[in-house]
Amino acid sequence: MIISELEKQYSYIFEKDLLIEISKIGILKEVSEGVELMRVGQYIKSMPLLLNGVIKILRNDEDGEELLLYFLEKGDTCAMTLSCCMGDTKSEIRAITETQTTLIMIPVEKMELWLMKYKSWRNFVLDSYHNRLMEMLNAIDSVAFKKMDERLLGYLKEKSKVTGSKILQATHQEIAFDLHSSRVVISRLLKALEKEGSIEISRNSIKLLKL
DNA sequence: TCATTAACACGGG
DNA sequence: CCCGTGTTAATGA
Repeated sequence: MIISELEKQYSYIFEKDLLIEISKIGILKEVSEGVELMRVGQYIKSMPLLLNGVIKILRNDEDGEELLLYFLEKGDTCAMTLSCCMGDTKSEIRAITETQTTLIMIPVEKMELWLMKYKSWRNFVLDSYHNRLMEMLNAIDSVAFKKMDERLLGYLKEKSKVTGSKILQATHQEIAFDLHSSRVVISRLLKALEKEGSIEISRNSIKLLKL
């Protein structure tokens, strides 16, 4: 049953032998919403392949202040795991499931072996690095050059995109944490967006109308 | 000028 | 009552 799920997402990326190896060695895991998969300072001993769901990747500063870096979707893997496993260093980021998530855990030893053995695996890992780097640049641009209202709009769009829903489950406080801002500002900006007709606010949820 | 912090009132579950 | 929300006043960058 692992293999059918696996083929849905990865059959176009990996060669057959690799798919079979993954299905034999990988451990299928169901994780519910809001679970912390990775903490700052933690050593990682296996890497996740996402089959379903969304994972939120956050950066923490010294005081425990947070900032959303990007979301991981199906077909993605965690780039931080890759460098952590190989360099045997600690995680620099925090990962929390945004929705219920299905993933396959692969032991580190295998992923190193496969780098030499399978071309498709090598490409996948390099692609993954590239994608995460691009998303990181977006996050930096956002913080450095954009005002909070633009960032909020981008956040809402991104969240809508990854969850595949126009209705977002979130409190103003949670949004404020993700964007590293305060609830007062988020409340005010959301109110303004509602007034201009872009969204509809209700308790614990936001509905995107036109964007 | 605009964000943050603290404080308070409102109201729905 | 508790919690999310809307607002305001004070302060600072």
